[in-house]
Amino acid sequence: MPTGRIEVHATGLEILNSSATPPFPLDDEEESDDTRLTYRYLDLRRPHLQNAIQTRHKMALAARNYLDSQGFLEIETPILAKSTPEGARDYLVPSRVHPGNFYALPQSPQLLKQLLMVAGTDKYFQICRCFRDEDLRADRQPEFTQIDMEMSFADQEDILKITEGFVGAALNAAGIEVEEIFPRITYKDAMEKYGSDKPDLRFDLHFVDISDFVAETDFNAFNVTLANNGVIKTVRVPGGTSLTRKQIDKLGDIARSSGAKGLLTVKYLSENKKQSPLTKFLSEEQWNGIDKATGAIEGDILLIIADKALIANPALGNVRNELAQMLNLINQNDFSIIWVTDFPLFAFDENEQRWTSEHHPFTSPHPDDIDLIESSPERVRSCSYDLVINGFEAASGSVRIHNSELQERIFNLLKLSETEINERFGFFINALKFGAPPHAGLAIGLDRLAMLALKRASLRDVIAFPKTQKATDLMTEAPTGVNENQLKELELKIAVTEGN
RNA sequence: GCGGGUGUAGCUCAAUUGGUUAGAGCGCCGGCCUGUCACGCCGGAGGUUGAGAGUUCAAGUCUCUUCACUCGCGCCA
Repeated sequence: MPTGRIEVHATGLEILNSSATPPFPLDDEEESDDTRLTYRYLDLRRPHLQNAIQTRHKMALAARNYLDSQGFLEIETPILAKSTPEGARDYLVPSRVHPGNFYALPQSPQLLKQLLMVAGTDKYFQICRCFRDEDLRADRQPEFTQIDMEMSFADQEDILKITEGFVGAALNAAGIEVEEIFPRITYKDAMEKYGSDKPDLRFDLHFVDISDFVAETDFNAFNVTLANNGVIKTVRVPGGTSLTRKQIDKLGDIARSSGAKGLLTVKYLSENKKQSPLTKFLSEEQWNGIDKATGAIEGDILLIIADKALIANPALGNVRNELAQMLNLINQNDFSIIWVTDFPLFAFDENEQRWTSEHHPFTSPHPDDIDLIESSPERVRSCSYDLVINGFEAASGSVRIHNSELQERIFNLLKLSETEINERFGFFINALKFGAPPHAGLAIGLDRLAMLALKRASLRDVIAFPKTQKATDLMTEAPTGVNENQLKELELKIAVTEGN
């Protein structure tokens, strides 16, 4: 007992089992990750992980109970599913009965839950495992758990409301209080003000467009940028003159590695003294405009990027995030939860030279933008929404297309051939023809939600048996080779040499 | 696929400019002590310095290759 105030007088002692010497002490947390993962069952005994696993359970239970109370039905969908090679790489499972054919593990139950809507299920949810064979990050595991939900005859508002309900319930279960209604920001505003579609609003540092104030200067970079329809964006860093040369250089490196040509600085040394490469190019009037628009005062620094908006905003966004680290702007007790809405429907893939879906190809275009699909795809907004927590994308959803003609228009723009469409999604298009109701939904990453609620730095802390960055399991040593007989039954041959 | 960090005893770490037999704490083993509660005392075992190659009279230390863990970029509809 931690207090040491209770003394136990034993009357007998029976040893049920004895333990080998543990490879590491269990009363601290100092070991390297590989040791801990190899003996995960010992690591899991420690309070740090015990708490996380318990909290995760409570969060999932609260969400499940909430959705149940709202009339949602939990329905399981197959794990052995069909490969639809758009999007993330699939994990494949060979079929013994149909040699040479493969199941795919689901990246999400997207199509099946939509088919449940066609099937007359009004309200569906599932706490389900999803699989994506992509490279890992601290916040990305190859298999992860979603709280997946879908509602028929629902619009965006219905989904946001239900989500605020069950996410709120889950967070409350983890001891986190959030507003009943989460603040919203459009994708456009998020990009223009914070340079990210998942801005961390635990700190401010928003951008100001100063293009108008520097339209007429002799500064070549500005003129070239503006002539090419670019923008001059700045972020004011209060007290930023305390940044060291080294720190400012690092911010410049981040801007450049994000595609910007450089990062201009203006130091507000005193009331009438600025230090900047720009001082000799700008008039007093122009400076006054900038001072007023940014609100910069003595001790501040302005960081400026001139480029196309598509480059300037995200680059400055990366600078913004680094600034938060450098200046320690984030209060770890804060919890920022926001909706980001109105994502663009399409993004242009420069490599493949074609339009791709920003969210997924079943996302409904904004009703006002449907006429723009073929003429100006870049201007089409979607009925989609992300839930962003502390700068992480926690959930993502959309209103779906429930009309097979509209769905085919989208596929056409994505340059999917008739044959491809039929092979991959034929069953789905067909289903939409049988009176599919309007429907909408969302999926939230339970692992990430738990990680954020528990303020852990890695998903590994909220998953009982996580994988390493190379997607291996150090405890079981998966993945491993299989024996000849297994391959033979599947009529598979290994083409690569051992060790790869 | 690419860039950064780490890798020395079971665990956490140290080892000056390349220089004697690679050390310490904890743990482990043996003994002593027996009102302990991070017990204490005495003694002991334990290392291919992740692996391989190279430079050198001499490599934990320098160079190259490679592996593992990790953070990020690409990737993640």
